[in-house]
Amino acid sequence: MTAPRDIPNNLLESLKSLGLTKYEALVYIGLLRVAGATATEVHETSGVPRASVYPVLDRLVQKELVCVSHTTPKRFDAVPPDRGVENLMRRIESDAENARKTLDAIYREKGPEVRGSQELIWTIYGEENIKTRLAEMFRRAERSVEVLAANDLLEGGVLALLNDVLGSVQVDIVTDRLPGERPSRFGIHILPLAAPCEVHPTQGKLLPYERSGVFLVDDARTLLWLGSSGEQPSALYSESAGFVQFVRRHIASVTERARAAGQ
Amino acid sequence: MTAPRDIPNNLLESLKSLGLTKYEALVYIGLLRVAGATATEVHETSGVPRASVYPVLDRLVQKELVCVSHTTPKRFDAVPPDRGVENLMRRIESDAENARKTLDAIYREKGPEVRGSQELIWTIYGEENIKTRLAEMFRRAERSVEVLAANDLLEGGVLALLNDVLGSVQVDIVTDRLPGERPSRFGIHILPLAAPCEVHPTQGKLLPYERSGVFLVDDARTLLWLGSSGEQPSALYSESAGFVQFVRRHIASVTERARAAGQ
DNA sequence: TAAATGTTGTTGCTAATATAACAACAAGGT
DNA sequence: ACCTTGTTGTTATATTAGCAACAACATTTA
Repeated sequence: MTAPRDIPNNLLESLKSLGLTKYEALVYIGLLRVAGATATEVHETSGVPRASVYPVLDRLVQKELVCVSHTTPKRFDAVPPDRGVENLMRRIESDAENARKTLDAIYREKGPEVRGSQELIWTIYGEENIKTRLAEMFRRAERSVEVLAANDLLEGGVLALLNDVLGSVQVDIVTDRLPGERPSRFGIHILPLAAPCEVHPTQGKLLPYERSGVFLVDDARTLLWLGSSGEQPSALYSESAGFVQFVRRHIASVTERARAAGQ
Repeated sequence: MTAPRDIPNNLLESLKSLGLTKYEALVYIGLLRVAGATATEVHETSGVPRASVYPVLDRLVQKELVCVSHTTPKRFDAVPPDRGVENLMRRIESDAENARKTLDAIYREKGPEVRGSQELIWTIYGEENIKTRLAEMFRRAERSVEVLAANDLLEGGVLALLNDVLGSVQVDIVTDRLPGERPSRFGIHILPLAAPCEVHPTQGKLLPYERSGVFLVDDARTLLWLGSSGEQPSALYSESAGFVQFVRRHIASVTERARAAGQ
């Protein structure tokens, strides 16, 4: 092909992920500029080989991105971008719905209790995925929930998830500060979480507890929220006895030191 | 590959249009069934060659569809389908937003008056696209709007579009019946539109005006809504003098005959 | 202990498919 | 006779699919 000229590369990528090929994208973009072009004109403004332009235009008409005139030679015009993108998304969303349904049927075939479990440590990527797992942990809590988390994490939606915890479950939250109302049924402990780096006192820096948190349910299941500022957060989840033991010690030690330093 | 077994074919297609390859889809589906599988187990349940399973799993982790355990050997688990599909859609929607923005900038570069025009007859596919065009016609009407349409079309959203017509514009609607309130500013004419097929009286059948309509704005721009029941509707749009002339005669003749038959 | 076996994770190569690009030509209009 | 449109093939190129071989490590067996 000649030169795709001044077309931002990510635009082509975006259109590809909406189901267009490179040619389809180029032709559509070209048609946005000229309006009512013949196939040859489309070929000229898009840089797509003339012979390839015909099948591409057919597909674009099929996808409801361009309309055709009833003349000879045929003339083509692009559907306005917002409408065009919407037309593409409609198909994709129907596919998504179909996939969701079918996958869910497969997912439910196996009993819901077979999942997760075992003596493993899982890593979960993505904030939404972590919250999903947390929500499930809270929902299935039977005796106790312990939370050790920076305020920003709680405010960022985690606190809301705790509403699903059964009333009969003992909930303890350790955090650095907590504006807004405090749900009375929770045991709240405000403590300075940022701890001086004692073991390796590089520059006397503080190790802040930002975007991080530790969650322990029924002394049996635990989740470590590992957030590095700016980046995509990840988390460790485990039901392993050893790992749970480690987390219990961590919560105890942080709480104790924080309490000592705070008083 | 061995046998993709009992996987509905459209599921693979749907997942592909969400940005997965065949292998990625198969592995994800396989993981929904087993939970906490090793790479080899994934290979067995998905039918994907063992050597290919590793890069595929990497990509799925990247796409937030599976999570990994910190053991040797590594174990993998699928995120629940609704969450997984949502994760995929998030990326696509951000691409759609990006594309929409960038395309719109390109679209607006050329003056809005260069569009359409000329002595052409355009065919528009898809109900939404037709409505968009209709809306624009109504919005830009300066003197008159004439509508000849079956009731089902008006009720299906077309009537709502007429609210955008300027108050100074004369609006005449001819239709077979019109339940609900009638906007007083419009001239409404209720006439039996279904006409006997006189020219070719095959079996004395009626030619109903279903899902069809004729729209004429300022005696200069016209749109023919061609709806065949069940199928995707299409439309002809034109500013050609000859075509407009034809449509004016059509409206006049249908109205007159209907009026005669009705009285 | 040492060899045999087996599994995991990697690398590199080949085959199949979809997309991109080109050449050639029939039909029709000027 | 010339040019343009629209169509049909055929050839590249890129992506995806599939395979074979191997090093690292663990497990078994002699």
